Amino acid sequence: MPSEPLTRGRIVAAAVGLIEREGADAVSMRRIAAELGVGVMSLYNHVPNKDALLGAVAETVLNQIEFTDDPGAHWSDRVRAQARAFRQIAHDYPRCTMLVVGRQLHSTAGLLPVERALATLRGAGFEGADAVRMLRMFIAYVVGSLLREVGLTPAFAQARPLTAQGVDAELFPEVSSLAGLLSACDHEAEFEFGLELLIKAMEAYEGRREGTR
Amino acid sequence: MPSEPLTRGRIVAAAVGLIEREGADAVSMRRIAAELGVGVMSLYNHVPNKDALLGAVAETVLNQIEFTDDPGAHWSDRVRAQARAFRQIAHDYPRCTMLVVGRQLHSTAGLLPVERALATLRGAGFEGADAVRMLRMFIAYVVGSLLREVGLTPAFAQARPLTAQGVDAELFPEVSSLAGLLSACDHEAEFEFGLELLIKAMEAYEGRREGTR
DNA sequence: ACCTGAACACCGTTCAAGT
DNA sequence: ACCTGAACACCGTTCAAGT
Repeated sequence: MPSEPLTRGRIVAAAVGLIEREGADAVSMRRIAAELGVGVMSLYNHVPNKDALLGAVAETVLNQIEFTDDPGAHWSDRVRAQARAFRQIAHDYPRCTMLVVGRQLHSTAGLLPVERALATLRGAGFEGADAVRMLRMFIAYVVGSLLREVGLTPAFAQARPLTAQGVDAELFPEVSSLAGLLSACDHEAEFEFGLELLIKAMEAYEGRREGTR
Repeated sequence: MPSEPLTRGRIVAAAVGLIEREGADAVSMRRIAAELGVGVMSLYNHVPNKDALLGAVAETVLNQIEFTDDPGAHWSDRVRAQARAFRQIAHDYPRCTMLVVGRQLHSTAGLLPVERALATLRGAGFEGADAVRMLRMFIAYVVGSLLREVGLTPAFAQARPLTAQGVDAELFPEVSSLAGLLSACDHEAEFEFGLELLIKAMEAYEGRREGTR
């Protein structure tokens, strides 16, 4: 039985599935091949190497975002919608998130979100260098938020040794007095808090040209 | 010649050096051992496994930050100083940055920066949940900024195919009209821009209790 | 054009043996 | 306590051979 033909798409899908099931470290060409019931080397007919495969995984995940942009909405709502759409990655593909965020995408997959974001920023009165700066600031915030949510991000505010009695109250009075708040994290609420703060900061930005339509 | 004795510190230092010279992918227990002139298995007398070694690398890099906090300074200057100190990682250990940012640190290495940040935020009038939220927002921004600077971060604003003629002006009018600005990036200026915006946003935050001293 | 097994140069880690 | 080589179960990728 020939089953389905081996394609790049099937290979990438198998990789995404494997990553979500067992984590990025579990991915190997051999395991993916085994999962698809083919020899390892068959993969190389559709993908040049492992690195390119991981790139394709990142691109595929990024393409899965539903960017339903309403150009007629207020710019702040468009910003919200786009930021939330991006955050959806952390929900739908938590273990692929690091891949998406941690590698240069050389395709048009990353260009469409940028295009929409820039259009939105223009609608908010940001032109040229200001638009690019605002975009970059937003991306930094969103990327950093996703990393925290996905649990790869640092030190700070991890659950385990922060149960008040775990930290030395003499050395770290602030941390230990806020231990409860630091060890719990409502990712959506935190994300929304920063998002609103950034939007307010954009509204207050002096360089902005008002009322562009 | 017995040379120096093998220690955890020497192993970690060799790992940091190797990462900065050849990238994180080049790190292997065998290569580090070879670099130190010992057998592979000797490493395991000082480090339980590779993952723990990478954790130690992250911790070491994080400890290298010079946090010279002046509790007498205005809170906004303390915030600036701490954010810039963190960004210094990207300068001094660019290829270790992903490691620092992308893994949970279970030690006190990450606790000291948090302690200082919370003390600063208290000085700015943020207590309890507000302080934690502000801290998390700042960390997200800083982490995201470092990733961009270190070149691991996504899609957006990479140099290569963004030279105006590279992108389809019909499909991506905004991107192609801003191609020049998007392909250049003064990391320090971008970082400072967002930093000032966030500080202004903090000043404007309504939940803040004024004049705490 | 697509698939494949054998082979090569690597991995991390266990174990038993040394000092 | 510290070091070590041999061994095991893995890697990614090249190559020559098949269809």
